[in-house]
Amino acid sequence: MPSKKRSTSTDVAKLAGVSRTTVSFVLNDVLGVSISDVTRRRVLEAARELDYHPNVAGKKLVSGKSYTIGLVLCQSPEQIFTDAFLPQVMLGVEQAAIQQGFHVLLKPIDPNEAGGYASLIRENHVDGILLSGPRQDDTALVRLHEEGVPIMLMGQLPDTAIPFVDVDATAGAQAAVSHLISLGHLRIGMITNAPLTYTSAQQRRTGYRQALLAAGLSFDESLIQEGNYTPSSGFEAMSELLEISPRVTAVFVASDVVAMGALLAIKRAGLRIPQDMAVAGFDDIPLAEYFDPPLTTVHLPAYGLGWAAGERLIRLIRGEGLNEHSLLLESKLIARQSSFIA
Amino acid sequence: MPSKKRSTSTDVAKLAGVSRTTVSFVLNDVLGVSISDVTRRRVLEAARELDYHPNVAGKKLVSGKSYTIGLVLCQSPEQIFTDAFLPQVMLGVEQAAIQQGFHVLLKPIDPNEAGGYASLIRENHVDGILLSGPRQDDTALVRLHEEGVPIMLMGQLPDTAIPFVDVDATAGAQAAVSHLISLGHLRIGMITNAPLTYTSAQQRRTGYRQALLAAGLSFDESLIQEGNYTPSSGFEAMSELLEISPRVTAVFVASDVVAMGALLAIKRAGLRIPQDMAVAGFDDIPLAEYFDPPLTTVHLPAYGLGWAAGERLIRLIRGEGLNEHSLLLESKLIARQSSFIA
DNA sequence: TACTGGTAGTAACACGTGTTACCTAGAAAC
DNA sequence: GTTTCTAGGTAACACGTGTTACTACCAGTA
Repeated sequence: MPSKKRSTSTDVAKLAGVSRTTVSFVLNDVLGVSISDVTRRRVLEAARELDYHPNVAGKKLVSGKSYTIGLVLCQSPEQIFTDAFLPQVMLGVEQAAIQQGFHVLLKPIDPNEAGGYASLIRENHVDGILLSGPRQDDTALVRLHEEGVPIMLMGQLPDTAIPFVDVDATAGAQAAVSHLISLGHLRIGMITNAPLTYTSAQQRRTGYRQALLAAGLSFDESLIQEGNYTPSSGFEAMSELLEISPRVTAVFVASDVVAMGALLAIKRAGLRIPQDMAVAGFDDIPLAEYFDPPLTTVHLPAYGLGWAAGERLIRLIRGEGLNEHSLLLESKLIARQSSFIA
Repeated sequence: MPSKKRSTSTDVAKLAGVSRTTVSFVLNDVLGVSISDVTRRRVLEAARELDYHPNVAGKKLVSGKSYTIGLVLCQSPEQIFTDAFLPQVMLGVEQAAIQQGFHVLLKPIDPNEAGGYASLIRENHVDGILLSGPRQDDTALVRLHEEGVPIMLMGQLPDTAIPFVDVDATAGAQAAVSHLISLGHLRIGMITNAPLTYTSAQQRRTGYRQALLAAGLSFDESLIQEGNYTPSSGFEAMSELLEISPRVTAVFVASDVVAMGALLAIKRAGLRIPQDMAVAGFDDIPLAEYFDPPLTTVHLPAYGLGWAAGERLIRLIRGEGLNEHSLLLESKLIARQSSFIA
């Protein structure tokens, strides 16, 4: 069964008895060109009959546009594996793209070989790049931006002019820690979501610090342990934290997944949550509500983040310009039983 | 700063002082054509100097190949949100594609408007389609396959000849339930991962049934409750199950995420796990090890699934043919404390 | 000398589309 | 009668690439 050759606009023109130009005019609804109603109908009918779909390669070639955005994930495979957050973000990006008639090309890259995505642009595969998890040392990125390539970041990159969309993680972290303080805790530890080379980790740490200082509490570097996306890192970090005396009475874990490991460490130590140790997480993954006990955490608009980033990147590609250079989405504290008993 | 016009093979030819044909020959390492070493070097040097990257649109147009595969996700947004499994699968697909020089176009579609992906093929956007979560009523899919379009399924579709890669979920479920039986349980309930219209749900139910029958136990339809991907559905299903008397002493939940909700319902009912109620899950999401108690579950090779599916689709696209029509990957039971105390 | 054969390279076509500049016939204006 | 306009449509070019058919040259035969 030889698959039928795909039909081209020439076929349509032939069947409709007009020129290919006319076919193009009709099918693209070109303005400022007059086509009689009867011709227009003949063309549409012919296109329908032949099941004509314009070949994108041809369109791309002549227009120089690919109507595709590259979604570049800089996270390590380890992080991608455990990121319950990612599907939502991607879906947001995707739906923003679809709405504008764009496609999404997925490109996870090894964070170490940064810049591996440049060929996407140079080969004209995509019209713009949406970068998730930008790295500080990614010089290729800045160069690309200076060349005028449309780029949108999900997450911030200090000291650059590249526009971004991000969640206001600092405010979110501050809210979580303030919540713990308001419950009477004076000695509060922290476990980061990732090594501090990641800006997302730094932001959350800053929020933690601001909350402490705002309440007149001291900021003690030694109460911070480092996590790296995984529950097991949370388990170990929490175990370390429990060694410190006087013991903290509450802990802010800057990732729900990491917090899952921390919870286990606390229980293993024979402590009750929240009576002996209050816990607040970050991300509000779908499972957080079902942790034992249900996890107090900061809800991030994951879908909205993806959607906003996608929509703004496409506006950039269209050359429409942004009314605000960058965007910070609000996060929201969700208080559950891991921090206090109702 | 006007971004420099991208250079073309004509530019390279001009700079190297040769014809464009020669440039093409050199850069593509065409066999059976002789180019002197000095010319070859001149071309490569010129390409490097101009930072030349061949425009894919041109390549696509002339070759008819796009070197891109479409990763179509038929899951509902609800499912995608809670699917901790998806990132691993995607990463597997992606890395298989990269290794073969292919790209991945992401296309989540509303399961209700099936066939929305056909335009990807018709417009020559992709060379083949990798479909995750095929629906039974998707007639467009079969038609596409009959037209000779390379298609690979992740998950099975009975009564079709479309090749697939899947996890042997039936065997996995059977192993989990047999495990519970071996621990002395005689009355074992089940909560499905999804409505039974999904083949993945049916497979797991079949495994449950086979394990019971193999052990000489009766298969009681009324001990099966339906879940739908979410923890909350698991909570409700488990609550229903606890109403039935005599009460089951063990439950097989065909999804770890759903099991999370079930665990909560069991605890709320004042029952101990595993002493009063043994639980086995399915999927082995990264968090399963950190459930309270750690969840006995069936490990699925998520990354391997994506990798195998991607690799085989590309082989199909290349016209290389498959030595086996379809592939079933092995799953593996991981026994943890939710089913028994060491 | 004339023929073969290999090496090094090129002109020209094809892929499918968008778009610009042009053409024609008829009607309207002068 | 001549010019001007408009509606309706087309020929021809451009986009950047891969590839086939061909040429030009030179060395080695017979």
